[in-house]
Amino acid sequence: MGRGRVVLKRIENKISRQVTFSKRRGGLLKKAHEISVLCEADVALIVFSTKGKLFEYSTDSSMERILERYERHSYTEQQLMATNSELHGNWCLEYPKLENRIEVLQRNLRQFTGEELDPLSLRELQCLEQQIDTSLKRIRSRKNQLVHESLSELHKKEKALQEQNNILAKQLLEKEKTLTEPKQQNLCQDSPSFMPPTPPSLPLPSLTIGGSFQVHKDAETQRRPNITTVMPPWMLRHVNE
Amino acid sequence: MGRGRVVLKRIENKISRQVTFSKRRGGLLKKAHEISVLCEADVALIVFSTKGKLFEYSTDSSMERILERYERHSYTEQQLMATNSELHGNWCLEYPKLENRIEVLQRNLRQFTGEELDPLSLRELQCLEQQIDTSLKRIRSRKNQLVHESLSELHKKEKALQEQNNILAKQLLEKEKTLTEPKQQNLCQDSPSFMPPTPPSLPLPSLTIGGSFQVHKDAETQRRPNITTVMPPWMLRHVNE
DNA sequence: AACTATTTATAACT
DNA sequence: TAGTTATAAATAGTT
Repeated sequence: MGRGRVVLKRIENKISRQVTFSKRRGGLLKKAHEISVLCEADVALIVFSTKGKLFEYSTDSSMERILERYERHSYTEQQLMATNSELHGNWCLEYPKLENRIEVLQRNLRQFTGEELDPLSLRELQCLEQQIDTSLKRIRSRKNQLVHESLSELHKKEKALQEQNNILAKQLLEKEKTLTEPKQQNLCQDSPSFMPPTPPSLPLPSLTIGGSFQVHKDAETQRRPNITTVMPPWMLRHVNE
Repeated sequence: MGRGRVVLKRIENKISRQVTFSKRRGGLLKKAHEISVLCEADVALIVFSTKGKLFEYSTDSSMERILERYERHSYTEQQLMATNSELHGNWCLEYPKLENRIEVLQRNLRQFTGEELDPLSLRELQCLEQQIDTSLKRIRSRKNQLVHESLSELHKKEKALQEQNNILAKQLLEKEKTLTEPKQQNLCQDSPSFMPPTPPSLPLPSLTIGGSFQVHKDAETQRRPNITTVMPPWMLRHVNE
């Protein structure tokens, strides 16, 4: 927007570069402010001139707040930075950065636990709320998944035990039959030949229904007929979403 | 640059606000890049949409570097460096501790955002859920508080304005009466004696209802046709060291 | 997402 | 550095 087309390349002439910088800088700051107001955006703009002079704009003049918000958003990337710096070797230079980082993380964490809400604006609170709501959904969904897994696990075990029961019942029946008509060697009822299907204990699945999860151990002692009752009550909450 | 003049005020229509945001965001990022290339400037631009989505630009894609440079400029990091180096000669011993601490904090944070749930047991999930539920309650409570505060603020303003209205109405009435029966000094209708209740502007509360939020104070009083003149003077100032 | 009438930004010039 | 002007660029309203 000017008398000539702009080529996106460093302006070689030092004077015009400086003039252009001054003009465009104003335009840029203005536009940053405009989008911030018009669209309710949170904007942070930092400009260093070639000579190292600093110019800045930030919504509500709260640069620190926005930069923190930025850090919060990209903390995963900074994790990489952290490991990189380890390779770099110059620990001592990095130390203050780490301290600062811890500070930021702790603040974030405190906000996530709702402990330091006062400095936040309504808009930020809303954002945080949404974020946490999402977390809650994820957690419940994961819980749900675990519960369903354990349920199907339990069903499987139940089935196995049922089969085992059937077999045992059948054996018992046979045994009784043998007892009522004691023609043959009734001295050796316990002989191995009767038992092959059920070697007394080892190959059976654990009798602890649901024991593979942290379901309370007293589940074992449960006598209730319904398998559902084996679930501690808290597991059943929020199973829907 | 468009079919209508732009008023520097939040765009109320949600759709147009979103569209405008999208368009202007592109323009802003482009201009940031241009000044960076044309004038060899170091630029960092961070934009959060209303919904909390992040957009960013930084010269050479080195946001961290520029933010650090910024901190150096403004936050007197050098001071911290100096005092720290004196107090703790044994930085290097402490370094791994800090790293570990960061690791823990990050894991916590990730769990709070529901990102790393798989290694957690059902009971741990349960615990986390409860914690987050509490956070959510706190946040909503705080939000409520803020909203209530701003509401009562608005009510106060409304009341003040109403009173003002009443006074003005009364004055108007009196004036009309005076005009309809012009027996006496009708030459001096504008004499000071008519005005005392409403010293023209100062003692009135700002006419900006809702001003307690980030509504820009200059937006309302601005009568100029051109948005260029809306630029608050502080934007044009550069920050010296 | 494209179009276009306008406004706005700014390159060149003073 | 500040103002002016011609022109390029951005974009508001519209389709």
